[in-house]
Amino acid sequence: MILAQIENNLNQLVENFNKQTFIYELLLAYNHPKASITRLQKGGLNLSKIPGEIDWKKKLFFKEVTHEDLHDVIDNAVTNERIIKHDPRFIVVTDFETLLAVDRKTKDTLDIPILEIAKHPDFFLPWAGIEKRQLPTENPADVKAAAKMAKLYDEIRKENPATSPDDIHSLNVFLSRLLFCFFAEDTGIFEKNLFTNSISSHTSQDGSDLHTYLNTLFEIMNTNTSQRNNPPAYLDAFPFVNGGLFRNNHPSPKFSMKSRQLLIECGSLQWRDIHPDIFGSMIQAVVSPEHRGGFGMHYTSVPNIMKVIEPLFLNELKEEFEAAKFEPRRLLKLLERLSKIKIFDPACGSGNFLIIAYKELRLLEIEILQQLQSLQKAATGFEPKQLELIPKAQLTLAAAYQPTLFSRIELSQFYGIELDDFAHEIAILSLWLAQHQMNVKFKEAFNTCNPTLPLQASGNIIHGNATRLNWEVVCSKEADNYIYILGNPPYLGAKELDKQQKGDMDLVFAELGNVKRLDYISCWFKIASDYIFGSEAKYAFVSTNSICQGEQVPLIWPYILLKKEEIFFCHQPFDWENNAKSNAGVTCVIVGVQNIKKDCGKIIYYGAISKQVKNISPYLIEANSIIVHQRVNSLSGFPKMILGSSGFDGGNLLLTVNERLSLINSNPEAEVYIKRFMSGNDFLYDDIRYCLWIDDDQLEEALKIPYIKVRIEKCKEFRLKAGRDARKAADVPHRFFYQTHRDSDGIIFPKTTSGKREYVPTDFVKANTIYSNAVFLIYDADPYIFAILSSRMHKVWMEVTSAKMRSDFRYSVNLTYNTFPFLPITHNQKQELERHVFTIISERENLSEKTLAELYDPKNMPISLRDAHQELDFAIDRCYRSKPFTSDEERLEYLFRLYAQMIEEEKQKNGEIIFEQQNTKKKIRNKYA
DNA sequence: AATCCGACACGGT
DNA sequence: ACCGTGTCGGATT
Repeated sequence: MILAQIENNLNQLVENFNKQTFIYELLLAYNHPKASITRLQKGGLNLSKIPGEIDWKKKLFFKEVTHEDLHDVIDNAVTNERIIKHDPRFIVVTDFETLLAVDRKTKDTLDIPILEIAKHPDFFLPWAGIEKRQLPTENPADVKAAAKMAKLYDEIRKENPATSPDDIHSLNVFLSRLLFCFFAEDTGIFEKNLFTNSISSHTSQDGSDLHTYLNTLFEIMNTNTSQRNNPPAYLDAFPFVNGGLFRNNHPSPKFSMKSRQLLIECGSLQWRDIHPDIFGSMIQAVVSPEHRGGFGMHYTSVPNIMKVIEPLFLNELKEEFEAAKFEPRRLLKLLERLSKIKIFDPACGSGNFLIIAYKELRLLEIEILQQLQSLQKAATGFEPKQLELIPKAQLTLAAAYQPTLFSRIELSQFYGIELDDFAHEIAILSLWLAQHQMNVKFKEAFNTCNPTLPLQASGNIIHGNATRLNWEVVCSKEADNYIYILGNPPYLGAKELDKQQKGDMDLVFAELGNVKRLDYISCWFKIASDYIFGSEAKYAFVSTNSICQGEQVPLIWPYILLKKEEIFFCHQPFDWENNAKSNAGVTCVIVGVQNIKKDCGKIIYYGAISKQVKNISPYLIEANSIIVHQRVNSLSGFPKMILGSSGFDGGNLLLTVNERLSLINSNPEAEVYIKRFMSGNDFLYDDIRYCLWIDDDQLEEALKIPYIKVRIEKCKEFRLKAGRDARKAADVPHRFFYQTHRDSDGIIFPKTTSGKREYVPTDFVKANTIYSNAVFLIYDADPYIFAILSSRMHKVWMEVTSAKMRSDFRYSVNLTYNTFPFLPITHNQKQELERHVFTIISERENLSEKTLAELYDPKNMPISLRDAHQELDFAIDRCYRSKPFTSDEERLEYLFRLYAQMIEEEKQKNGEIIFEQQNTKKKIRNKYA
């Protein structure tokens, strides 16, 4: 899809060819941000001072050549140190007749007349974030077909500006009919090229009569051959298709000469090679131009789909097949079972999950039938072919298990809900295409198969909002069904929902009270849990990991667990990945839920490795399903941890080193209004920044300094335009909005930390320094608190209870610090911990030339420092029990048990009331009770 | 491709 | 009125 778009851009570039802007247009064609190109054009990003050259770091070295030989110039450039100093990906030279280019990474070269650039759209693809080697994983047939369809669609839209939802729906249906015809004439459903040939020979070249022709044709395909009203032979050659595809009257759009030509070109593509699962996602981007850029960003890759369907149902069926391999009765029973399976994707998009599931089931069915045949052959001594010729009475008992050779798996066993009308049409169509492809496979195996035409009912794909529809109406639960719900519903953080989606959540969670901090996807978990309640049905979704971490866990999981449901498999967090241009920056999990089954092994997948466990906690770890609730004070009596100060100032109250210097140079009296400012970054990397820190009673004096006055005014301006809270502080623009600063000793702890460090770098506060809201502070704390925060024990707890961002942790006071279970310790123990803290501090001081980030670099942590931390860990572990812990899993298990015990004791001691107050989610808790 | 955090909206107390 | 949490993120190297 990107290719099509780029090809388009390049064609435009060639049509309006302009030497001055050529190189910028070229960069723009590959979706470089406009702003960057404008800067480049103005010289901002250009590192070369020589006219006619562009040197854009990492991206491009470009040279206009007038008199020299192009090949000499480029050969020279490739090894010229000045030119490759900034590691440009491409070197391009041109005299505006010929264009030469080198891809410095792949060593590919390009040597073409410059006006033919549009024929080589793939050469510069790495600019668009696509490595060429990735292309083969995108099936070329899919890419080409989608690209051509995009062009056709654009042409059609030019002639037929659709406005009403009905028009758009008609166009959606029309496209799906076209796709079917292209596919049909290329895969033996129709005679070879029947559709395209008939259009090219029976419609006029200017396209004027094409729409009426198509209307007639579609009506023919909707009419049983016996009921046709003597149409001309060239129309009668088209079979009766049925299945609903041509049932409703949707007038075809009008065509031009160009669009007719494009349509015929589309027909000549290799439709038989397309993958309905992936193609669907690609074609979906055709009709939503806003999605073309980031095409397919959110479609689920086949490996990820397999990660869902295998543990959800496929592995179990395959195991049964293995176990039943020599028992015909059992095999027949398994076949029967396949026909009772229902697969339901309540966010099906263009149907990827359903198609993959369908194909896998059909393949398994073929295997079972083949096995039955070979059993027969073994029992009777006859080949399956010969068997048909022998009277039944003569057959042995085993041979009587002759399975009838047709597929028992119907598309009507596949259910879906999709919000997008076009995607839903494509899902229906793609299922038919997949069915035909599987019928062909079936025929290869048995030389017979179900007929593809007339089409049978397709999947039950409903166009609608899954959060509002009654799933039991969409996919009814019958006693002998095996129902599997799956999919990859949309992830939308609680703050990114639009009005409609907020309304969806209010409705879905009406009975649970306020759960507005849940991700949108939790709607699917909640409804699915209601759906499978008390039945054999199971569900598994690809989800954002956030619903198994941090504050969302106590919001959604108690509801599911109280329904006596359990997680029976999960995939631990992995990065979202598909072939799209830029993968969504999100970390996913896969969670499978069923009603509690005794003695059923649960499986945790860590990438390719899996582990059988007794229980999977909502945090997706091997542990009891204890849920940690937020609390506003420390369970273990630690001093209060608070967030640093935050400006809401648009950066206007902050100063760089140079800004401070020039301010003090011009106004030495300004120094009293300036303090060091530290965010997490500054504290880890020793970066130095400053901020304006002006008390109310200093304001009048401070405003006399023009620079400060300007900064404060800018801050006010910013706040007036900003959000709800910032606006409130617009009248005090000299102040940080949240001021938590205190002039006293304390401990600082970063809010975001790399998940890769063995220990979280903790430090003591520095005097006269303002800490930003990127760090937490504990003022007036005993040094042993430092010991606890630096410990492995605490890190293990953080890994589970805090939220994650990508692979890093976002520390949380209420979820992690306040819930951390730690037993009271003696004065001596405190002293011992403090000794370890001072060892760590002195080890750091011995290496004071290094930043904290360097000291705690997991690969290069100094041995003396690591030893000091290990000694501390031993001491902390001994505060819990005398027997040493051997692994983090053991630590975690211990912590969970201790947490539950301490919560219980606290409840006993303080009585229900205080517990209620501490339980920040009391409303919800009451609902659960 | 890996790394690591800024800024702020918005719900909750 | 105050405070904490998280971001199908974003910039930088």
